[in-house]
Amino acid sequence: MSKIETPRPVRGTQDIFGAEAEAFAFVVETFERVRKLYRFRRIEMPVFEKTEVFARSLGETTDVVSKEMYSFEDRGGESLTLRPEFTAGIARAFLTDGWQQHAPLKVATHGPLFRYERPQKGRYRQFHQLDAEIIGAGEPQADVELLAMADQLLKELGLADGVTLQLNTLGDGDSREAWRSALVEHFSAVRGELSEDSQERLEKNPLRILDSKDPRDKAHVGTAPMIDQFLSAEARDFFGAVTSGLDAAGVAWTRNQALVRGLDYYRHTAFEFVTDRLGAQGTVLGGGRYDGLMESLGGAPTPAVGWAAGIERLAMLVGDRPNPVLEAVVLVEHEDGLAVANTLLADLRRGGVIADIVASGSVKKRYDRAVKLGPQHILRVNETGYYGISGEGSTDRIVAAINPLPSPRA
RNA sequence: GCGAUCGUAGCUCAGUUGGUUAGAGCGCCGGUUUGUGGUACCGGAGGUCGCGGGUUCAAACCCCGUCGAUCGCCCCA
Repeated sequence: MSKIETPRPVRGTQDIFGAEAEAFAFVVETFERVRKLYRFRRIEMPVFEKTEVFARSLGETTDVVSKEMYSFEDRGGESLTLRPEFTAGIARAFLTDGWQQHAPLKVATHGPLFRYERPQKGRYRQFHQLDAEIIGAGEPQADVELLAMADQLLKELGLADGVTLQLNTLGDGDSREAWRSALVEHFSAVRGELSEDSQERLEKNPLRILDSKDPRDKAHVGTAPMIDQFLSAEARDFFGAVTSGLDAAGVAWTRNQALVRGLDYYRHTAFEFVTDRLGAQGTVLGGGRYDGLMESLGGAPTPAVGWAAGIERLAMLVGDRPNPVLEAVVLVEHEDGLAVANTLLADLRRGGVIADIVASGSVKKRYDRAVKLGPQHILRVNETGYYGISGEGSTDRIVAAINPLPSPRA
């Protein structure tokens, strides 16, 4: 008999447990609470889509599409892809499910996403995001509301300081194009002095040279043309309305003219909430306006804004969270008390008391183990039945649960 | 895809210039002190030293390869 080898977990996946899992849950619960305050409607989305949904909307040349997608053929020979982001799928649903009738539509969701990347701190192949989108709203007010929600979420997670909102505008389609060609002209002139990566970016995504970390590039970034010189009057007004709206709402922000977004569909407002506490992965929440996306999926022009936030990254900033309190432990000293203990335990839980049971090992070990669970109270049961409770603080809830009083209206 | 560092018990880690049978703490299981809030003491289980090759009388330790993890580049939340 050869030994059976235990399968290893897949690279870049995580098994989350204990205090970390509690932090993860805290992030999601806080998001759910805040999103309701802003009346974002909960949606559930498929984890996979037809490959074209992502290929067409994100841009064929982006890294995500060209080398990071988990794509496969199903048994019918159709090319499907595990979602690498939320926005494209939501845009597809907006078009195929008739959600236009609800426009302007505020939606929120969260769940796993998949990208074939080299794992490192705060980056995984299966990772999780919170997501919020406003579809069918072209006014700057939508941007303001969306950002205000992000800001409140981070504050309620206790991350008010240490995370800052960086804001930029990419202008409308024409502004962005004019800026882009000016950048290409500027960097082409000094091509030989740029890093190898940036020489390549010059072809694929010149905007990205702006936030290169290479000192050779930084020298020329300082003198590069900035978007403001190319903004149309409309684009300038739009951005002005967003910033003054944020100021009025008490959302702090800083302008970062080098901030660009990787995916093709972004226009106008672009933003990131960043921190310096997560090593290389400083962006904790990012997004922007994507007025061109619907058309790339064959729909009518539809303005929209959205953001996504990495749950793992937020959870790391939040830090480990303790297990929820344990209110009561039922300790059974003798096997003959087991039936009574089970009745007691059921009553406690039905009465809304967080309870657990310890019923094996020597009596000494049982007490040791019960104490180690850190309960507020211990209910003692021996062979003759329940005979006592110990612990500090009020026992009202426990007593009410195990001695249910008849309802006055019954 | 590229680079750096690291792989010893379930976990965190020792292990000397290569030298007997690879250790500790925690955890787990059992026991002792006449059975009631974390004590103390005793005992036990648990290791292909990531895997494969090489050097050597001798390898956890040196060399090569490989797999994995971590961190960084790229990219991104």
